[in-house]
Amino acid sequence: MSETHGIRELAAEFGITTRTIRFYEDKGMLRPARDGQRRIYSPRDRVRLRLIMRGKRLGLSLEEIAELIDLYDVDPSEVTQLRQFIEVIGIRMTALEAQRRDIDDALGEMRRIEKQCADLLAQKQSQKKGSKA
Amino acid sequence: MSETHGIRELAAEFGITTRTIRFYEDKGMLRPARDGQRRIYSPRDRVRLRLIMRGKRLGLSLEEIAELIDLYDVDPSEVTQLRQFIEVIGIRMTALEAQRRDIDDALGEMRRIEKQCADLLAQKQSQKKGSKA
DNA sequence: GCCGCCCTTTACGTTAACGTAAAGGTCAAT
DNA sequence: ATTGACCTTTACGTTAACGTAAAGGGCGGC
Repeated sequence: MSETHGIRELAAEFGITTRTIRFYEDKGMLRPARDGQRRIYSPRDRVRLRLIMRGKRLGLSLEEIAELIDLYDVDPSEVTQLRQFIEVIGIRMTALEAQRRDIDDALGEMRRIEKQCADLLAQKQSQKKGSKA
Repeated sequence: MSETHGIRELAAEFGITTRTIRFYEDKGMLRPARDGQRRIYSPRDRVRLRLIMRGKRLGLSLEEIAELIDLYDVDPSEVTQLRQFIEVIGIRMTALEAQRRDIDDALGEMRRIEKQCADLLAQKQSQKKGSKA
C-alpha cells in the first residue's frame, strides 16, 4: 500500500533522466525522503513532479515553476499572506489567460491555413480528373 | 505612406533590444531590406516579428518558431508538399490543444485555491468581528 | 569473492538565447 | 571639423537547464 518509488521508476514514468530529478531537488523543488542515502519518493513528490512537468509544457522557467508550486502549499494562517497570495494568483491567472488567447489565435490561423490547403488540394484533384476525362 | 521602420523603432515597439532582432535575422527568421548597410523593416517583417514573439510567449524554442513561421509562407504548388503541410499543421495543432488543456487545468486549480483563500479570509474576518462584539 | 545493477556525490561540458563590449561607418547639426 | 545619434560587424561573456563522466557505496545472486 505504501506508494513510494525509487528515482529510476519516477524518471521512467515521466520520461526524464535521474539527473533531471536530482537537479530539481538541488533547486529545492523536490524534497524526497531518504532510506540511508537512497531517495524515496512519496505520492506527494510525484504530484509535485507532475506540476513541474506541466509548468515546463507551458514554457515557464524552473524559477517560475518553483514559485507557483510554492503557492500550492503556503500555510494559510496569516491574513496578510492570504491577501498577497490571492493577488499573486490573480496575476498568474491573467498571464495564463493571455497565453490561452495566444493559443486560440494560433489555432485559428492554422485552421485557416489548413482549410486553404485542403481547398487547394481539392482543386488540384479535380483538375487531374478533368485532364483524364 | 511607406510603412517601413528602423531597427530601433521595431525594438521599442516590441520591447526587445536591437541585438535580439539582429540575432533573429542571423537565425534566418527575418530578412529585412537594406538601405546601404542599414536594415529596413517592412510591415511584413513586423508581422513576422509578432509571430516570433507570440511563439516565445507560448514557450516555443526559436527553432520551433522558425519552422512554424515557415509554414505560413510555403508556396502551395506541389501536392505532396500540401499533404505533408496539412499533416505537420495537424501535429502542431494537437500540441497546442494539449497546451490549452494544461492551461485550463492550471486555471481550474488556481481558481479553486483562490476560492479557498477567499473563504478562509472571510472566516477570519467574521471571527475578528465576533471577538470585538 | 566477485559481478552486475542500482544508487550516490562531485564536477566539468554543452546548448540556446541572448548581453555586452570593441571598433568603426554615416549623416545632420553646431 | 567635431560632436552626437544612429547604425554596422565581430567576438567574447553569461545564464538556465540540464548532459556526461568520474569515483565510489550497498546488495542480491552465482
